[in-house]
Amino acid sequence: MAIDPDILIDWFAEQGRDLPWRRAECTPWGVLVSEIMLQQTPVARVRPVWEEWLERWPRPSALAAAAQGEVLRAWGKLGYPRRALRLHAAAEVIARDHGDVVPSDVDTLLALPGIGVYTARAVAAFGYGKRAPVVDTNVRRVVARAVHGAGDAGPASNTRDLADVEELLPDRDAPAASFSAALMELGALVCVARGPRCADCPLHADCAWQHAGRPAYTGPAKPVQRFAGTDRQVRGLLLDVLRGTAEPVPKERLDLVWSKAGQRDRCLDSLLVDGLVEQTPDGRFALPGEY
DNA sequence: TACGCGTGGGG
DNA sequence: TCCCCAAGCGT
Repeated sequence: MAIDPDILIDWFAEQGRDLPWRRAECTPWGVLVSEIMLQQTPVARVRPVWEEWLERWPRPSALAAAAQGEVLRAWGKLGYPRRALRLHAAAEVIARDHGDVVPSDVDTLLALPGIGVYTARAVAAFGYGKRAPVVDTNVRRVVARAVHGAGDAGPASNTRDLADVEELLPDRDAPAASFSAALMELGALVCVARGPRCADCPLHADCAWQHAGRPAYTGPAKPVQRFAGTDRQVRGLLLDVLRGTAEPVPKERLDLVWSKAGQRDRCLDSLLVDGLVEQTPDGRFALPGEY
């Protein structure tokens, strides 16, 4: 079953959220920053940080000139701080090799650190108004239901998912970009993972899932992401100490955050390997690029 | 393809 | 409480 672009785009015009990175005056750089921050992180937590970043670093070259440690502090508790480091690295490349202008071409974007299949297409579509299939978790869920009549999307498959959306996408650039934004917004506001609000859905009449009687999802269960007790938690605790101190700290200070010495040391090592932490010549630890 | 990677809010 | 989930990426 297909999706009527006009119905979806009209719904988006009326019901879509007024987010700062969607305003007409937002630059492609602002769009790129938003897309990186929004990877696995909810809009409500991103918005205030995005505002600070765009004020402080309105162009890629401005971010590129900042120290990594400052960037990580400004990232705060958005999570997955490697994203901040990669965005900083991408800004350096954009400033140096692309005249401080975010590329509009999908393949050029894909070559930048931290920019993958989703983000490259999102920047092309939302930053430059181009026609490019944009597939995120929301889009996959909406397509699974409205088009395929399934309760939810199965495991991601780049080739398949992109082909699915390619078929739905309007031909011209501007409507295609609006359609992509609308599809994502529908998944974020109405066709949500738990408790979809079908009564409010503009696609209700033509939804394959509705017509099939809203069958439950039958595919493989999604892997559970545990957190308590994992290295991810310990790394987060270690980084939180370093974000909160102006001066490098001795290892004894870091030892306080987690009782298991083996796991603690493994995590500190991995943070050093990832470039999220640096050791000073006197053996203390700090965020990178400041000492 | 499967896994590791932060953090916090809502049901 | 606990569990699920949130605009993915790199390996």
